[in-house]
Amino acid sequence: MRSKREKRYWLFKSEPSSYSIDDLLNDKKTVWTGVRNFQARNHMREMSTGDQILFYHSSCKEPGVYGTATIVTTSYTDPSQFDAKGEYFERRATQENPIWSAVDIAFLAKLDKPVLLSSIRLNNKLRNMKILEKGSRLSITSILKEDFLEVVDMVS
DNA sequence: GCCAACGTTGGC
DNA sequence: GCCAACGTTGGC
Repeated sequence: MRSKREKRYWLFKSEPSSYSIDDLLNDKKTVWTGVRNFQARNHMREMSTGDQILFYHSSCKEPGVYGTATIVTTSYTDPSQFDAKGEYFERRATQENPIWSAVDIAFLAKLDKPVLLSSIRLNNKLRNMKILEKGSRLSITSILKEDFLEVVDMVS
């Protein structure tokens, strides 16, 4: 069912050593669990099917955008918060009152070459991207459609 | 490995 | 409700 709402655009950070664009390419689809930041969680709750994602690699040798993905579910309760043995366990969460959310994302494309943070920084059109803000740590940020298109266009 | 910046926690 | 202390993030 197509939503009437305008498509939104997001940037997802991931450390490639834990989950990379190649992992997403292999999996085709994955559940984005383990987000433990309220701002990022609230962003997930605003997402809907068809929203577009820039897939960003952080904490690595060459941080930057490596691919694209799309949202394939609306947000739902992140099951990892109930796993007492897991690293994402949340003691305050109950089935009746869960705290954290997850979404499913699907692979769209791997960029022919990454658009590195260093070149994003040099592109004046992208100066408003939150990824450029000093001390920016938010793992999911909202971006403009123009930013999404511009980054993808920088590959060629 | 360093360290600045940030979000969260918990004592008061 | 404040805020210091702490742990984490992430670029360099």
